[in-house]
Amino acid sequence: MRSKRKPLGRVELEVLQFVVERNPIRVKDVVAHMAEISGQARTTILTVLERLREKKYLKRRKIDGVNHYAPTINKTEFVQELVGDFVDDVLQGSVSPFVAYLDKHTQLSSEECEQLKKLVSKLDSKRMKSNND
Amino acid sequence: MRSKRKPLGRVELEVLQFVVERNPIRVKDVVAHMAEISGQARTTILTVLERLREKKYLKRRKIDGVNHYAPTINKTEFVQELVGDFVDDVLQGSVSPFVAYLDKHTQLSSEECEQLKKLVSKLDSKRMKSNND
DNA sequence: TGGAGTTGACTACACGTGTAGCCACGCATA
DNA sequence: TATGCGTGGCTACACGTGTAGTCAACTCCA
Repeated sequence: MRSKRKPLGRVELEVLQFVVERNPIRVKDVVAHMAEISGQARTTILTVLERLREKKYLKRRKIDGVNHYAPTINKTEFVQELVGDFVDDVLQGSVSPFVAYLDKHTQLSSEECEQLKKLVSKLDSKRMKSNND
Repeated sequence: MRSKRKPLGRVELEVLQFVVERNPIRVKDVVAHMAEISGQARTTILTVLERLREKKYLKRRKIDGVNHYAPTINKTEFVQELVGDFVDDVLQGSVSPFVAYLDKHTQLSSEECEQLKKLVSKLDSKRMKSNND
């Protein structure tokens, strides 16, 4: 079973996503980015990064005297964790609301369409198999 | 554009989901349910319900001297709002993590499979059309 | 070597949410 | 009418997260 980490706040999530994106990254660059998009002070970001480290989402390493932060899990795992938590906590395990959402709202990219089609055919073949039980 | 409501806390979400499920419902029944599953005091639930009302997720009507709460939007809309917010805020509009999740984790119910297949074929026909542009 | 800039630890405070107590009001009934 | 119970409003406090200031250590160059 996936062991749940502590939940993330709004800004924490944003910072974490940026770090995951640019893994590993210097504090300086995180600060610059967050200052630009939401105007937070340097010290704010420092605090958030440290909190993320306490929560085991990030680790830290000093390179040439400067701290670099890196996620403890890779981007894919991270996003999957987010989605998993959402499905469990909010949708209570049911994914059909999501499929309905896809149906209504999205303009799916062609990659996403392909991804979906593959999934469906995969499911189909799996279904075939289990029909033989 | 969907106008965003204030975000919901953990317990708020749980209470709201229960109310949406049993729309409309007496305070008493919400209290009984929440006491059973997580042991909160009656006054706690009263407070949460009122906060949900302030946030415009719930409305209230007095019937025979007792307050009944009801969601301001129906269940489907509500769930769609939750999914939409998640996709926007957390996945930044990209749904492919979700598809990947479906791929990895799921035991999809047969209805969910059907739903997906329909979606894919719908997308296919749409694609056909746009290829003619 | 001494100031200016960079970096990071520590500290503090505001606000939202989770939690619940206390009290008042109305109704039923003794 | 007095009392007790169900109901709901008001208030308060704890804790997490968002926010940032202050100060110390370190570096670099004049």
